[in-house]
Amino acid sequence: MELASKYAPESVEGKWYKYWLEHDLFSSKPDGREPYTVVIPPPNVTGVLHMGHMLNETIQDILVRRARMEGKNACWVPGTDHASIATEAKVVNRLAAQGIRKADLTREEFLKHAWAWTDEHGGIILKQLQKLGASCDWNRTAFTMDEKRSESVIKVFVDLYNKGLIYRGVRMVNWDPKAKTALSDEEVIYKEEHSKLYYLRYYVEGGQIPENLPEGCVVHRDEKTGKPYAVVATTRPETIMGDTAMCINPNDPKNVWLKGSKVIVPLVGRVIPVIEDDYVDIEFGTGCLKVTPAHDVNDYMLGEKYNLTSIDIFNDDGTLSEAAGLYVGMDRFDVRKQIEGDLAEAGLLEKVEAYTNKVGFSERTDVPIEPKLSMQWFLKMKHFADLALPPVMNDEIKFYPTKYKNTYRHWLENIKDWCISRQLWWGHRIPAYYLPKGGFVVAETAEEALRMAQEKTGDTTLTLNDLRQDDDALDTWFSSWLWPISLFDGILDPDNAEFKYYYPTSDLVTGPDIIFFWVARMIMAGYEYTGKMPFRNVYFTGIVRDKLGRKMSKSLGNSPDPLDLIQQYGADGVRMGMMLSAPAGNDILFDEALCEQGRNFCNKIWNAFRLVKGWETAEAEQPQAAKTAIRWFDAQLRKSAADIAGMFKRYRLSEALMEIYRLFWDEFSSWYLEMVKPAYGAPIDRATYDATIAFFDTLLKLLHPFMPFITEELWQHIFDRKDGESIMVSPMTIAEPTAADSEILGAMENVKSIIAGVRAIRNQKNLPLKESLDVEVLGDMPLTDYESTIQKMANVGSIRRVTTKSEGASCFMVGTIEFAVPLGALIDVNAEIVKIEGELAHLTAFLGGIKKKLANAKFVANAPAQVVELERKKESDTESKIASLQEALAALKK
RNA sequence: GGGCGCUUAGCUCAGUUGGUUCAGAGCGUCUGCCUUACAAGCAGAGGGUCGGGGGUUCGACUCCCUCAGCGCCCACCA
Repeated sequence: MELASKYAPESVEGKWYKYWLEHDLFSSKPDGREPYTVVIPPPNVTGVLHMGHMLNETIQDILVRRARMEGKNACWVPGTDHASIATEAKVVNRLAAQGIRKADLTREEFLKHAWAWTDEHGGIILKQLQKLGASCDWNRTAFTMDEKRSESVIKVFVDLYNKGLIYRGVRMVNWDPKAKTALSDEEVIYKEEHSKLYYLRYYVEGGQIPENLPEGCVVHRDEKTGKPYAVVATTRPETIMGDTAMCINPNDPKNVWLKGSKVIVPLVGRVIPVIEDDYVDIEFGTGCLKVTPAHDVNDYMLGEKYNLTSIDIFNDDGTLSEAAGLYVGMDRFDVRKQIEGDLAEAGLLEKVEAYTNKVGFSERTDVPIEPKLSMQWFLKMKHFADLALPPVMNDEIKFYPTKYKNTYRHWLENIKDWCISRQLWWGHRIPAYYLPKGGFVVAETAEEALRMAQEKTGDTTLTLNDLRQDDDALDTWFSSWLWPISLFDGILDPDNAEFKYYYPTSDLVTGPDIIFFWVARMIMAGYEYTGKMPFRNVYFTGIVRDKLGRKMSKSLGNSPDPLDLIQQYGADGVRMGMMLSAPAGNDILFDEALCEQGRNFCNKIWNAFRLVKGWETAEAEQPQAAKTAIRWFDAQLRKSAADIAGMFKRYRLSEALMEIYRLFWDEFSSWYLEMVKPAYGAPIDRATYDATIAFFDTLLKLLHPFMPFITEELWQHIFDRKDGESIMVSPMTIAEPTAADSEILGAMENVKSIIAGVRAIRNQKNLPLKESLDVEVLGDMPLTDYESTIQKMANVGSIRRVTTKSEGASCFMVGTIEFAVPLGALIDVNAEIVKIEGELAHLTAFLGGIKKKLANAKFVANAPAQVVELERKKESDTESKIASLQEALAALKK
């Protein structure tokens, strides 16, 4: 045999991927078949493949390949995302390394650098996907900032503005001082932080306090001067320069004495009013809250309510502004350190306590968010929530697993407007144009804007130069939410044939972490712009963790490089490793050992192929064992295929793979092939050979979606194939199981048990395989067709039906029938007795339970007849087993 | 603080409307084998009473309550 005993993926994978590409097997065009459409969750254009992608893309590829083989017109559209903040940050860093500051560049210059970076790094990740075997239609590769997608975004913006769903206004937003941009609520990640709670003294102006204070007042007085003061607890002493009020709860007895007075902001010296609002928690701290309307969301609300002035003490980069008056130019966290000392020195710091609180961080730059008042663009979300909630709740769009329906509902029911503007250059520029004398127009093009501006102002002398386009870009997700539509040009040209054919798409595979960012918003855009769902099913994958359950991350260094894994175990091995550990919706604990298992499976398949390919055929009569084996495996294949189809319907992909794994390894290799295998060097009859090859062919097809490369390699070799043929596009047609099938399967289960019984005895007694054994059957089990199978598989000589078994026989039971293997002098009577007594004890207890049940009148009366009948069958079966064993025991003890 | 989910063999997980001899799978473990496709293999074996407690029921891994532990999402307590 010239074939190596190990499968060598490296010499196979590249070859077939090239073949698929050359024969254009991934591409899809509308035709009469049922479409099956998947759009890839576009990875960041400058990203590299990580384990999360691996999982995601493997699942998509499995679904797509399976659909294709089921005869659907499968179309998997790849593409990348411009990832506004992430990419801009990378470009800024790269420029910084070259000594270039973004601030010194014009928008156009910066974008030139950004495109250069994109062209340089863009699409690497798509090449990596090819290594994995992804069967995307590469001709359709798109980018969220390519022409079609960009135009779609702008058109949608204008449309929503015209519908009154987009507005511009000053609001408190999440400010990222590093990226110097606003963020949406979803881009803020709250983390617990060990910080401090500072208690600051706010002296009462005038030093006067009311007379006749009621019970329960807590008045603080200076140790030396006796001047009264209030104590405010804060985690952010650096914001006191922005204080414009102090707030107490009107129902707080401790602080009633402060009502109507004014207090002095420490260090700053500003006099601010004491206001009252029951927002303040009496129990927290001292019950006194400093109010900084410019830098806290709640304080902002108080400020609005009581008409307080707002002092913005921060610059965009998080340093203190001129407005602060103190510490100008210093970073906010440096100020916090320094102000603690300064307050203490001035005798204004009462105490400091350790405190744990939640701080919002920017998802992208990981710096603490600064709540900031600024002018931004917003999308009204109530309308979209109303659109997107029902179809998911009533399962028009199905979520797998369903638990995410709850998460989804909760978010939509509490939705807030979406801040869609970003102070970034890399992205889709907001198509709003400001007029020289105030006001603005929103239009798809500058020319259109000019026309509108002239109309609006009545000034026909206005030129393009008089208009100033908004500097901001749109949130990345404002383009991603159109992805399933814009990929088929459904925004710009909603009547085009492709869009009508491929949309709505079939399955979306993505992580639950972007359910709000992306999934929900795509559903919104889908209904708004097409009146239809964007996809029928959403399969949420888990998060990839290491085997200790830790999230994979660069900093922990626990994330293997997918390409290294592929090199080590082969793409098929890695795909299998991923899938074995990936139950839908649960996090997956990735362990390289699973890739090893995948690689081993490849070897198993490979070696089964070597065996079959090594057979010489000859004109010979087909042995009974082979006939039986073929009949049985045929049935087995139909049953497994039906089970697997069911698992696919429910997106139980790892279970489907496991079923194929067992089918191939246990049923096909260990049982079927051993049953039909000719003696060493002997030829095999034609009929058996043909049947075996046909089985192999079907098994490869079942397996192909999971392991595309090895299956193609072997499929091409089991028959002579024509150029251009591929397992990828060969139809998977397996008949439904029949009633006769289950009969055969049942009979074969018994036969397997008999074989296993004989083998177990052989094992216990350490009898060599070469030594043939006899089997005696005590009872009635139809075995005619199976005798030769038993003889072959367990090296059995004669199979005799007897009423009394030989002396010195070891026995076992299959169902209610006893089997005996005469061992003559080799029998160990005591061991045999122990074995039988153990079984008897177990069966007796089992029988006791059944009898108790049947003696229960209520059970017999209430349980369905079927169940009672079954219980009686159990009873009689068990009694018969016990009788046989007792007989056997008596014979041994004689 | 609110919501959701999880807890079944050493590990990772199945167990569909409560009832088939149902307590399962893969991996790992143990025993014996280099048997002429495969030692990255073959044959066989052991292993859990289904997180704790209570309840409903003729019958509970499955339904209800409760406690404990874990995880996730959401939330403006400084």
